[in-house]
Amino acid sequence: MTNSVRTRFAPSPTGYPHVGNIRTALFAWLFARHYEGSFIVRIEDTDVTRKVKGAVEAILDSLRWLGLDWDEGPYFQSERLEIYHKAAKRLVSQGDAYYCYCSPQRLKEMRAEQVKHKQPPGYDRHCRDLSQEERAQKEAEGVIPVVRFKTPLEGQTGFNDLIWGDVVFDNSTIDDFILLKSDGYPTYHLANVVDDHLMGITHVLRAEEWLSSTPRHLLLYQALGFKPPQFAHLPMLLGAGRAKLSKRHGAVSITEYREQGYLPEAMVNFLALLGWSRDDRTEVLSRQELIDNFSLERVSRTAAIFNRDKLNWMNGVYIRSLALEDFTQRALPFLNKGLPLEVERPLPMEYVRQIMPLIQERARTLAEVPELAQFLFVDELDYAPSLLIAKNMSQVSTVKALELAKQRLEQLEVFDAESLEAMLRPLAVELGLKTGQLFGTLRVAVTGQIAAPPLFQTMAVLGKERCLRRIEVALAKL
RNA sequence: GGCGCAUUCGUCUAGGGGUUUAGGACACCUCCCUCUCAAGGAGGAGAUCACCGGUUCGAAUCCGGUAUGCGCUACCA
Repeated sequence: MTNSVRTRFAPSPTGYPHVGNIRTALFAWLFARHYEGSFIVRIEDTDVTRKVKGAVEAILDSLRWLGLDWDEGPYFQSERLEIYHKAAKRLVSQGDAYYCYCSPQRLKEMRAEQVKHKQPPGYDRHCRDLSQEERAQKEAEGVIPVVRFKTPLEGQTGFNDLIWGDVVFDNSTIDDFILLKSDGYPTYHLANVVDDHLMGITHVLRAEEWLSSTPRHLLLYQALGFKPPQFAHLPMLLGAGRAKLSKRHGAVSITEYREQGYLPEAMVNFLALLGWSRDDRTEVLSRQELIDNFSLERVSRTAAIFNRDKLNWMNGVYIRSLALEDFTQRALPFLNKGLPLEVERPLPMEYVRQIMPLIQERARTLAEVPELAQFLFVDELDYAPSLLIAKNMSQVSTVKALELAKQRLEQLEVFDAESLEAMLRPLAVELGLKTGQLFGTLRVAVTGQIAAPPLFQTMAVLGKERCLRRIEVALAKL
């Protein structure tokens, strides 16, 4: 089917996958899936100097983690050099490109001069009209040339961006950009255009920063005789203060979010809402709902700031919506990693399953699970004795309450939440205490914390023995 | 410097000439629920829609200018 939509994600492996890039991938993927088209991954590894080891795997891993499955690829541009060479050569022989022998040194000086005279920096087209002889001489000198595009000096190049509408540029503002570098690698412009054509890409969804380069690409498509795809430039992603998203705004690499315990579902949902909206009220959308509803018409044109708070909230929503067993399985690696070393491994799964319902409602990220659950695993609780004494209580009344509670607890046969509640509520009355006072004291004794999951359930999962022992320890502290 | 683009509550956004006293969400505050926390429920505060001018009976919505921000202006992508 020749009309079917084909989009691509074409990252450059110069670092770990940035959330901004991944958001771009997400949109391209959603667009392809919405139209039941194909999503292609292409690695644009044409900058040898900036290539980072392991980046490709990290990028692919991230896509897999988020469930952004691809239908073709990954293709590697570094393996397609001949194709670009052929294209460049063809452009030269057609008269649409030329060899440039200018040294980096000369270019640098030229630019400095231009800036000094407040002129727009750009190549001065020194080699554009070199004669046969001049070229032969440079070749003889052993100068390895680059190939530059012979940009039309006049006229305009415009296009209709699916998101930004009509955009027009004067060709005179575009210089003779490089197509093929002297190391034999193509620049983005050449490789991208050639590959998008060869791979049958129908819609190019890419970051906004490419908007100004699009006329060059269009000019290239024209010179090459290729039909250009449709373009859709996505708004950028920024950090707090509208600054470029960077480390100081928290994680920028998607892999870090994974390590910090964010769910891929939440991440996808959250990222989708950065620059796109379904309507004026829907915040939580499943993967399928995202696919069903996605459209470029609803993509915004303004840069979005990555809002951690909202991500945290959304992640909590997704965590709470998980089936218990699912949550347990996902939390387990975090528990194993985050619980103190003294806690014996492997963790007792029967016990883990019992405590998970208490934790699931309270965790916003999986990384919070160990700290929320720690008191349920460790043998010794570390807390200030003063915490045991509740509001309007004294040491004496606290000791009395704890002792009586201990006594009654020892007699309790069935140690479940209902029985505990049935026993402890009247006990508060008996002691002349408010439930908050008694329960608060017990909570600290049993959990070492003033904030914890509901007391009766907590005590039930801890079990009679452990509770009694902890109360004894508390009494000893007083 | 040149070219391009953008500008609605702190943030993400809805809005596409009158139905808007500009709606929702996060965060924040209050109250309710309640053994604490979390979750949930009900409220509150928060945007003269960057500014100026124009078009129009009527503009956040259309047009122009200004300001600010961002992007591109590399043998980086």
